[in-house]
Amino acid sequence: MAPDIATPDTPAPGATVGVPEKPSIDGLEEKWVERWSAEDTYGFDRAAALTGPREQIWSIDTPPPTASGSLHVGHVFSYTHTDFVARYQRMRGKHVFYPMGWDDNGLPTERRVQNYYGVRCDPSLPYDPSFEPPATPDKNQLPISRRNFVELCMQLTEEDEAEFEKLWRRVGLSVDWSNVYRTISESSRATAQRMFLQNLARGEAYAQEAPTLWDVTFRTAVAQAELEDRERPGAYHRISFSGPDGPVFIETTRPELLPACVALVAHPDDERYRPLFGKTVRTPLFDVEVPVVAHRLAEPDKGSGIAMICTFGDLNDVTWWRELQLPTRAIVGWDGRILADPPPGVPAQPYDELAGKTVFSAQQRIVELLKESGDLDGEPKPITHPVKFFEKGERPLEIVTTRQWYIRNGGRDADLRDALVARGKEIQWVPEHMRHRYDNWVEGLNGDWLISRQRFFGVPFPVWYRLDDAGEPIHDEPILAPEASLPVDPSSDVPPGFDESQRGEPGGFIADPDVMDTWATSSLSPQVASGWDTDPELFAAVFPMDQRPQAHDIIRTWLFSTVVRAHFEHGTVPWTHATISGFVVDPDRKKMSKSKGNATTPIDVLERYGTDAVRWRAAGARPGADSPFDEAQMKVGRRLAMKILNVGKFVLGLGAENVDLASAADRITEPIDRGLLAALAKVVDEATAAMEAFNYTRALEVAETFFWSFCDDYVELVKSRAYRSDSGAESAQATLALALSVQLRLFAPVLPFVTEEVWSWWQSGSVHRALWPAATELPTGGDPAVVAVTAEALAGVRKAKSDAKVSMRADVETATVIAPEAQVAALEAARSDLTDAGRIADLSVLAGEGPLTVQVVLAPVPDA
RNA sequence: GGGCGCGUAGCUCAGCGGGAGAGCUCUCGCCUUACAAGCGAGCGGUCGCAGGUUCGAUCCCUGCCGCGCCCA
Repeated sequence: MAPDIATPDTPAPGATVGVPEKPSIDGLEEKWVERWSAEDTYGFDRAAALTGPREQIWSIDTPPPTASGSLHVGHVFSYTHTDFVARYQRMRGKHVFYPMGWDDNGLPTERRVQNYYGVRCDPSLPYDPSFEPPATPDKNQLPISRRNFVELCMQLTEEDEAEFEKLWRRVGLSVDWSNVYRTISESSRATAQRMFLQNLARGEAYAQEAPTLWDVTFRTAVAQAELEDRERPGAYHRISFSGPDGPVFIETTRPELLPACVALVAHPDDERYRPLFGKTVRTPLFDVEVPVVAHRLAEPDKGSGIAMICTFGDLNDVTWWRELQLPTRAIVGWDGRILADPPPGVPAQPYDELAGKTVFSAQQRIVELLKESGDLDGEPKPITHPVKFFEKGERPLEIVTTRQWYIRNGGRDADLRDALVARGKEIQWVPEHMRHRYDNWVEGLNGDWLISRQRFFGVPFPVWYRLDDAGEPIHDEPILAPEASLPVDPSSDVPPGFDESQRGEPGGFIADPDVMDTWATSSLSPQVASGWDTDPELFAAVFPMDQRPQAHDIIRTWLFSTVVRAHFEHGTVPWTHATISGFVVDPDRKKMSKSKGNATTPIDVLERYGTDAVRWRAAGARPGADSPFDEAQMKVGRRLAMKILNVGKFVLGLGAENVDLASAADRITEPIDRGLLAALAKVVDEATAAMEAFNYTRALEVAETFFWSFCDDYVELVKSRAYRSDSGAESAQATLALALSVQLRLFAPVLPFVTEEVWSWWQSGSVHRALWPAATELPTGGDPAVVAVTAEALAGVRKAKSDAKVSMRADVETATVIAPEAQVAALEAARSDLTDAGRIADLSVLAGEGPLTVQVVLAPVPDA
């Protein structure tokens, strides 16, 4: 019978491969990774899933890692967290749709290709079909065409992906490796372009010439989501403008923008400047006349309370420019240098002293000029202030006016914003409080989502522009790629009705030069993974997906953008649950990252402690909580894994191996045995409830607590009975078999390797395809107190031996247990197990006041 | 400055209205025929501080202090 996820293998005794003499953790990963692959243990049964009810599917929108990046222990933890859920859901009998993707768009890959091959992209070069990268990269990067560059990106990422896949398999992720996507594949690019065209057709995407935050190093536009504020040193320069009734002093950190000044602004309630509103002043050095205006965003207690508005020094300038309808006087170019020509109305002198300079040197020169002219009042006052940076950049952002594509995200539209906030409420957040990150972000947006990037390796906009007779692009009438032709690369493909010779010629056409932001493509991971564009049947079955696992730092980017896209295209949320994992932090509580140099390489740790041990440690990090990396903890996980192997071997050797699990319950007669299973039933219920709430930490904890007392107390108590061959032995053996079966399954999601190993010794099929345990598998009516109280009495005997510093094997002449009346019967019920385990010759059990106590008289030690 | 989370044993963390807990570390023992990569026993905390609610507060409320993350 082919394994069917809906009816997992039932335990079948006799299918044993035998219990090894000396079980070992070493080599388990290799063995089981290979076996799971060969047997397709984690395959998604598409046919069965499509015919079954939606509730029988669990679909996961796995984060696609950047394969050209590097993985550290933090990644291993968070992907493992997802795997816990996937394995649990699979054992619940669901068809688990668990693909893996690789997100190789954008900057990280471009940089890696540049360094790895020693090349750089020059889009003006023609494609060279015979190009081979240099054998050893030269310091001087070899310029190559965009298409050659992209080919190298594809080639290198493929190698990187293979490495990543190997690691993920080693980590034990139960991914369906036949279902892998790349965000740069033909079909992903087609999906992204088709979706973009849909957004465009519905008016959800648009192009606009607008002030844009711009990174001069990378020469690309930057979206709000990619910004970060950094505290930077600066200085207030107090500069005098000439007003109608004498000088007006402003304080600015960017005096070099003086030629870009279009107005002065103060708060409408500011008495000091009220008389100036509506009048004009003249700029120093350039003598340009600018109005004095009032606006609520001007801060009276900042500097002198009146500020100059420039094109554009910061985002406030943009707001003032827009709301007060001021002219533009742009002076900073895309390269971060002062433009060659002054803006209209600004005199060439002394502007040409600044032309071509970086903003830094321009500032130095302006300050000199202001000093010479006497318009600088005093020395600049050093301050530190927040400056906007691209999160990956090293130079402050400039604001330049460029033509860019945008997708609406509610930043300029209250109705859309409300709709997206409402979508957030449809998502179940784990942990719950992470939803605030989403709400805060959406409610704080102040513009639409800028998706154009001036990069090479990414999904191009499927758009061309006609050129007029003067060779200028006609932006108002973009030529869209026909749907059937997707994906297209407009820089090498030709729009319908044109031929290649017309590219760049007057009356011909030109390609949109940009590619999509990485989030604009990765925001479609649910659609790509679920086959929106390629497999509508599958898509209908698995979308909206059940789970989006991700880290909390990209709620504003990846999570939000995915919600936006699904909202527009499908009118739904993309998934019903967002499981947010925390970070692994170093001992100083700093987030682990390669750039900080505090990252731990996963493979070393996996080899040192074994995968199960590392997974065990990952399970100790609760959903959403940051967790310090601590190798000492790994040892504990390794010990647990070892213990499972050993106790498995022992229990099976006691006779549990030959127990028929289906009828085992009937043979369990001893009260302590029934009590054990009653306690286990409670553990199963608790662990199940915890897993349902995505609390794998709690589920593991209850299973583990039970397991250690099972090993240390219960097994010790019953082992001598189990060695016999009577009905008492049968009862113990049946109990051991049931308890082992249930516990292996409880541990299976966290410790897939050792549980599978032990399972294979006596069961057929994979434990990972077995059903998650249910309390109903276990006999009812047992009293857990029998085990607990008997174990307590045994502990008392052990303490006496420990205090006397004798071996646990030492004989006890008499032991007197005084216990509350209610516990006496429980102790009597387990009397022979207790006397055997404690090696007690004469046991008295008496009812008494207070908690249980044990008085022990050790047997005299015979002389050796 | 705003939002969110967190301050409990040396470390990592549970508990969240009536007994202060686990694992690791540490100490002392034990070669016990599953496991010495083991087992047993033990030491260790005025639950951040100050108020309040309550018969009763680690737990609820308020305010501080400290740490972290996100956003301005």
